[in-house]
Amino acid sequence: MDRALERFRGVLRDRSLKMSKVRESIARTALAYEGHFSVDDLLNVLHERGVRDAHMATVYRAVPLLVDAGLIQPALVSKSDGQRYEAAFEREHHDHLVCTNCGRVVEYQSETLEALQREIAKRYDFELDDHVHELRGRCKECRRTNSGPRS
Amino acid sequence: MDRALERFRGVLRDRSLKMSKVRESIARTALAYEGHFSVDDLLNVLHERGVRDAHMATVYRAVPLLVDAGLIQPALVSKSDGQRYEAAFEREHHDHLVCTNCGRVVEYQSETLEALQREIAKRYDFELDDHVHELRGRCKECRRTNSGPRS
DNA sequence: ATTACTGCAAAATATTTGCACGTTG
DNA sequence: CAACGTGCAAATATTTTGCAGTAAT
Repeated sequence: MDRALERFRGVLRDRSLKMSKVRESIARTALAYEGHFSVDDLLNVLHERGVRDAHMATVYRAVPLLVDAGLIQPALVSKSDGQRYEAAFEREHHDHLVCTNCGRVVEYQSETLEALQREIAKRYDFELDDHVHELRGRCKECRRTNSGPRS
Repeated sequence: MDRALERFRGVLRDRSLKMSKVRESIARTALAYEGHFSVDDLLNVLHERGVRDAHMATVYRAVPLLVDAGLIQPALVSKSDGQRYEAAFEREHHDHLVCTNCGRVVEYQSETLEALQREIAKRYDFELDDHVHELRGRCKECRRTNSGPRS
C-alpha cells in the first residue's frame, strides 16, 4: 500500500500534480477494493468511509491517474454498463473467465497464452504493450442447475 | 448475402417477428459494410443509400437481432466511445491487433490460441461459448516514424 | 384483422467539462 | 501566492423506452 502510494506520488510529481487528501482517499480505497468495481462502487465506499462529498467528477478525474500509475487496471470488458476496474499494483497479471449465467468471475494465468500473444504480435511486427482477454461461458454449477440468470 | 438474409428471416420467424423493409435494409447494409462500424456509421450509410428516415432507434433495435442471427458481431473492445460491430456471416473467426498510435487494425487467426482457450475453460470446468481477445501495441510504421496519434 | 414495426421525442445511463472557490506545494 | 484540485451543475454521448400511427403476415 505504501509503495503504491509512493508510486502514485511519483506519477503526480512527474506531471506537476498534487497529492490532495481526496486523491489519497480514492487511491487507498481503490487499492483495498476486493474484486471489480465501477466508479460508482468506489464512490459508495468512499462515502461509507466518511469521505463525505467525495464527488463523482473527482473520482472520474482520478481514475486515469491511478491507471497510469499502475495501481488499478480496467477489467471485465463484456459488460454493457460502465467500465469496471480492479486493483493491480504488484499483483500478478491475470485474465478473466466469466460465467454468462451467474456472473461469477474466475481469474486465470497462462504463460503459454502470454507467449503466444507475443508471438502473434511479432508476426505482424507490432510492439505489444497491452491485451484484453476474456473467456465467456457457463460454469459447472450453472450447467448443473440449469438456472436462469441471476437478477 | 441471400443465405444470410435467409438466416435472419429464420431468427425472426422463431420469435414471431417480421421482416420489414427497413429491417432488411439494415441487414443488407451491415453485411456489406467493410470493416468496423458504429450504429451511427451504419445509419449514415443507410441515409446515403436513400433509406431516408431510417431512425437511430430502429437500428438500435435491429442490432441485437443481427447479432443473434450471426450476421454481425461486436468488435474492437478497447474504444472508449460506443460499441463497434463487423459483418460476421460465414466469415472465419478472427481476433484483432490494434495499433494504439494510428488505429490500424490487423485481423489474425490462431488455432493454437483457440485450442488454448478451450483448455483454460476446461481447466475451470466452464463450457466456453465466447471470447474477447484484442492485442494492443504500436505497428512497425508508427515505431519507425515515431509519429503522434492520428487525429 | 391482428400483431408487430417505425419515427419521434423524452428518458436513462455514463462520462466530461466550465466555473468559482478551496487546498497544496 | 501561484497553480492545481474540488464540488457542483450543466453539457455530452450513447443507448433505451413509451406512444401513436403504419406496415407486415
